[in-house]
Amino acid sequence: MDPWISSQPSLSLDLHVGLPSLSRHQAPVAVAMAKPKVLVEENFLQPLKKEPEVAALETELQRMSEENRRLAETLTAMAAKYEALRSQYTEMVAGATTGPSSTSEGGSVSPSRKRKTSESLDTAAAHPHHLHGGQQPVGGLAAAPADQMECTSGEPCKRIREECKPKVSKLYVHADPSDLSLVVKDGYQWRKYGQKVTKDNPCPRAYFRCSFAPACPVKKKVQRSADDNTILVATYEGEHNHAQPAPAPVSQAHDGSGASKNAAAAAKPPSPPRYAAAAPAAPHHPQPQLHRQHQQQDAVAMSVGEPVAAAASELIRRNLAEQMAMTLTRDPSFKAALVTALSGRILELSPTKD
DNA sequence: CGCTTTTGACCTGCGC
DNA sequence: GCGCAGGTCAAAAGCG
Repeated sequence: MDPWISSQPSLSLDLHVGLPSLSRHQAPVAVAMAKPKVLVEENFLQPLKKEPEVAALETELQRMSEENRRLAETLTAMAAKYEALRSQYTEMVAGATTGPSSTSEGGSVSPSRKRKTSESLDTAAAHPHHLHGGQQPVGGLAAAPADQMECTSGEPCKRIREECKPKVSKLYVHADPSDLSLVVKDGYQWRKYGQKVTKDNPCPRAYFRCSFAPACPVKKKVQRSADDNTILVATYEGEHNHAQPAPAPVSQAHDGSGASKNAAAAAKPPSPPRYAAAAPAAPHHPQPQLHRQHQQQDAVAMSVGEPVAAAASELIRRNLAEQMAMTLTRDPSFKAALVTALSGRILELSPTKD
């Protein structure tokens, strides 16, 4: 086995689809990603031309390259469609926010909720979901401003409420089954405000609110998977209206939630949680490992222009990468995962217009 | 003392 | 209208 392969911490694929919004930092990587097949076709097979398998390999390689090109075209088309949809959505949101806005002063809060009637406006702002399940449009977040419109009539309000629910994403985290705490370390500070045993799952569900910013509308529900109790399912609702808190020292590397015995127990495993899956619809959710891998891969891409002595092993690496890509692209489950990862990546790369 | 978790009660939405 | 289930509140207790 090539020692280079065994020395790699992961095989993270920092994919780029050639969006026009690539930053200067990312541009060299995109170029490097666009070039490999040419490099392999022109250089790698030169010394092997006399081998009998070369012809077969070459045709296979051409087929791969063709498939690669088609996939790239598909991705480009997807990115274009995504941009079009995104601009449409932005226009819709802008149109909704410029319209007449009804706030909590409108008296739309149910009068039957006696606790609510004694609450101040500050509290209402801190719990915007009580206002017809909407999301507070704070800090440039315009995820669901439309649900605050037309709430005087019952039916349209209900429909809008359903369509404009706060952005929901799920995170699956592998957890020690012996660890009974429902703590998912994601870099933010959470305050637990409730726990409930639900009907479909014997494991209790914990409810968290972001405690870093008082008015942050994000909520989190954490529950063990009914099928596999080693998996914690964290459901995030809304988006943070503040930056991620600075990483805590190692001795306090827990959920950021206070100094309770549960939090202390949650801090026990020093290794970061294994993110089994993450919905791409939550760009504000931290992925520190991912970012580190991107930086590493960028560094690798920058060091491509090495002396000739490294060129041979470089070509072997590229060939291996091509073979891996070919094998992986034949796997339908990988393709599905790739689509998910790419859609998330596209979200990260696309320019933010809000 | 301030902050957090715990936990029973309360509220709301939904299906029948 | 009623009952159920999910979500939230808030007082009490624990912890550093």
